[in-house]
Amino acid sequence: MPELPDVEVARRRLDHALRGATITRAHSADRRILRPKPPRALSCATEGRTVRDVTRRGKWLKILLDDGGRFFSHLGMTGWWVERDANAPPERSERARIDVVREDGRTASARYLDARRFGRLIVADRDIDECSALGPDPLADGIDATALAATLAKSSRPIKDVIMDQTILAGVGNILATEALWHARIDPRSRSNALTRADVGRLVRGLGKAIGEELDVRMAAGTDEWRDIFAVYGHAGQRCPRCGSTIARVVIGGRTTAFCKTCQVRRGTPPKQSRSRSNKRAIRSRPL
DNA sequence: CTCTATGTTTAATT
DNA sequence: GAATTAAACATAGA
Repeated sequence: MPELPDVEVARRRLDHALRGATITRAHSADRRILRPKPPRALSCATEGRTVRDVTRRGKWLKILLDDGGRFFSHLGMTGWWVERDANAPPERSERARIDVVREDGRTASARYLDARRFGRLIVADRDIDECSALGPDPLADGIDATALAATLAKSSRPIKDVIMDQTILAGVGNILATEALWHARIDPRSRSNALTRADVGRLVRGLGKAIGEELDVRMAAGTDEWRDIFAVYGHAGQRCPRCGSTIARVVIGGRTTAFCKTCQVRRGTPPKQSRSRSNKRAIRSRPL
């Protein structure tokens, strides 16, 4: 459940479980998720160290250790952290665990769950490029509307595509982008460089609203259960909660996108449809 | 069986 | 060469 608000919830949970505590055991044998590959990479770099703090940038989590070492966690599509008793049995899809002992002697255990295994756990002795190359984080850094307007003016790609670019805004995923654009009354197919300065202002507020609402719900819920609190995401075919029109569905940048054609205005000229739908290409041959 | 999925990277096509 | 698209990754649920 990984977009900025979800990752922030995971950060708070990990910070609560690990900060100030000493790692007694860390383990992951998943060679797809763990980097570097050796199964002992995680334990060697972390056992015996104390956790300084847990920070977040976009969708990346960083656990900083007292010796300067660190490990990064990206939740991918289905990654999640839970806190359990040290002696609790493994959860379903548990891919890693970090056991700690606090100064008062109490123990705790953070478990990493990830059904699809698109997530990553990266052990390093310095910051990694994946995390350093990120753009400003809307929650941690805030969004400078003027700076964002200047950035958006440089691209003619669909606006939804651009705000999901992690080097432009860190942490905005398919849900946030979809919801924010609905709040801002902007058609997600609009060309980035065709937005007006007022559009950008509404977009910034829309992002803040989408992030804030999602974070509030997650924090208040006190549960990890999935809850549909969205205005349009996943609601294609249903009615727009603002104007009552039917929510449309398109694909932008390979991602399903829901929006209201009536109250979300389209900026810029639609791309000239390339005429070649004819070649259906039915390659079914199995390479033997 | 078919289709879809909160993300990112890489190969293929235009 | 830049821009756009599809595929790939691995798994669960409708």
